[in-house]
Amino acid sequence: MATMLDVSLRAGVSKATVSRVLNGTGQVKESTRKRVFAAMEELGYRPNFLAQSLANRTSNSIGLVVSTFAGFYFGRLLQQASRQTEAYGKQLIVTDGHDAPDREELAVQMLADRRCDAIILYTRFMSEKAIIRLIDETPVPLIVINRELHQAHDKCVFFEQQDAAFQAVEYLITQGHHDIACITVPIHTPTGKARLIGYRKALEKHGIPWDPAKVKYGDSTMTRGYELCREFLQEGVSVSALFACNDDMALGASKALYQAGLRIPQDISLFGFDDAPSARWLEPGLSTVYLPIDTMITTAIDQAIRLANKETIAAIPPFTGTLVLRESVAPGPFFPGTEQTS
Amino acid sequence: MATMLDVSLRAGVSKATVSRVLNGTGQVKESTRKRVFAAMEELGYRPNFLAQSLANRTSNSIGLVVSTFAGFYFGRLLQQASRQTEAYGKQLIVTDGHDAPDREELAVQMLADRRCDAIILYTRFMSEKAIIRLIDETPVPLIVINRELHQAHDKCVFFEQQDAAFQAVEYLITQGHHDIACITVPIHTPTGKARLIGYRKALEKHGIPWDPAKVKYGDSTMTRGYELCREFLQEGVSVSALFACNDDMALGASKALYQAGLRIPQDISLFGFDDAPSARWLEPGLSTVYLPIDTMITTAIDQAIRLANKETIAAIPPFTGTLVLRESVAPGPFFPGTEQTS
DNA sequence: CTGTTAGCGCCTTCAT
DNA sequence: ATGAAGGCGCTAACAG
Repeated sequence: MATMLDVSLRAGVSKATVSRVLNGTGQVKESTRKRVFAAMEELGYRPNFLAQSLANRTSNSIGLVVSTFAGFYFGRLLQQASRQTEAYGKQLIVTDGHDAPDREELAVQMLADRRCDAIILYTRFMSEKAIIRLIDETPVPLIVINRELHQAHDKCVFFEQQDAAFQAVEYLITQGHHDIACITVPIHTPTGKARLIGYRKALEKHGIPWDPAKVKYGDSTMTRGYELCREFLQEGVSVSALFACNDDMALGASKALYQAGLRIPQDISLFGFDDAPSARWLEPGLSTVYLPIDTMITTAIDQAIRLANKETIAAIPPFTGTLVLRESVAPGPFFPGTEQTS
Repeated sequence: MATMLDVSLRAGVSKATVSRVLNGTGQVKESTRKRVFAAMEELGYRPNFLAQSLANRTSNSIGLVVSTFAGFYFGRLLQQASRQTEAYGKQLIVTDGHDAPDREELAVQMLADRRCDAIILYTRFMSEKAIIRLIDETPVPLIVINRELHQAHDKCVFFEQQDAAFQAVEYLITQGHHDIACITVPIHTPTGKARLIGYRKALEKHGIPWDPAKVKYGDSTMTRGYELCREFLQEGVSVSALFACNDDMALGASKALYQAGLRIPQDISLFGFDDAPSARWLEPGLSTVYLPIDTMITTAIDQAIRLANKETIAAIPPFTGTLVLRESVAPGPFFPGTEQTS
């Protein structure tokens, strides 16, 4: 590994000059600049990134920690994040938090240790308190995605989970469904809670009583969606629609439904969440809610870059979901026109 | 940011001593060790990772470059990679190559610049020549995954793509299918070529003539799977089974089939590749080939660590796929017992 | 056991 | 326009 000293010797100049041509700082005579470049070329010189960063106190890179790498959702997120940081000419460094709050915190620290210019944190498990503490203690600017931070509104970019779930369920209701089952995503996460509350509020608004027997607590996996749906079936819970709080569980549930001889949507309607890539290719196409993850991460990166540049940032208004209606929902028993005595 | 000097001053010792207690190297009296720890605590000291790495010429981390972040496949890969590096107490740094050969190369360089102890490269696009050159020129050890390297057999861990495809198609044939369509993954990649060759060889072995009209060149996406399947349908290509070279395209194709009024597997059999998480939850369950990506990446990391430790490594035998048989294949027209005049 | 002294490779005033 | 010198924060002999 040729060093800057080697280059300077070979070009017959000082290290300072080499540094100048390397960074385009200061004035350097064209002829010597050429000599330096030639020397670099000949030696196959590559600047030592670590040394540069140490001297500069910045590494021209932004860090991203996701709670896990699994799932299409994070793939989408990462891909877009990569594109956007690239657009800023910065490197993206990704780590995951092993789906555990303490590991998420460690991941942030590690990125901070590497002197990322800014860090974006996608956490599913850390408490707001812990997050705020982390923001305060971490020496590099932090942006939190997928989480509303009441004590740091400008540092977060998040999604109206509750409202989106509300919309989905209300849609089901207006389609004539009153008996709607719900399978949640992990209920100990803010996302899990918010979606369930959305479900509940929609029922409330339309005067449909809350029935605990109609909700089951899932973990986001297809397998669990399948299992919980079977439980509903075995328990004979009477519903005309099922709201699965993510598409993966909806898929699992659909298998259980099929095995029970129930057709979607003729016998039971199904609604998902996330708009997984597969949703539109399933048969029938799965109605779901689209979550603008691409724009969200893009925005998060924009904010992070601003912070890194010590510019001021303004709070970002929450992002909202949009219903994607396909064929997995049919009019229910209370649909106007088909109304029966209830 | 408190530095080591701050700590040493506060503890009334020299930097060297602080360094010793920090790294557990050399002998330090218990009492002073305690003073140092106390000082660190009080100052909230965190060692500067960049400085450490610069002095050590190693960063205790291993780099991973994937061609893209998109898709369940890479999620699986990344998750397992993260776990395994963690088991070694090393940090994992991930970057993507934006699905372009030159970007993949840049990604490797960037990781090398950061002095990763070793790098694992998952490339879909680089030529073998370019890879070999990269291995030679990169100052940090490189392991290539998903690619057979004839000129560096010990530096690669790969999968028998061709044989797996062969098995899948042969299975179809033994089930009585002779007219089998094929939709490839990107044909300019080694993977794309290998799977197609596997298809072709299986036909050959069973004396079934190769029919160019029965193969279409896809891009791995569900959308394209759908489109190409429609083309088959419109062209009236007569087949009793379809071999999609990945599950995503199989899903897209299944939609086209459904829309054409064709039932799987009664009217046409479908075979995928990759064993996507959704494969078993589709209706009918998709027969496909399982690719041991978890073990592969784990092995790759083991190898990388060995290289990082300057241990010797032996070539890893190729990994093989295993057929996962579900319900998307039914006996075809030439199935023994149901055989007709052909 | 602990301090002193050099680096690691690069950047950045400050002179010239 | 260029060089000399010091510093970024840490590690590693080498002396005591």
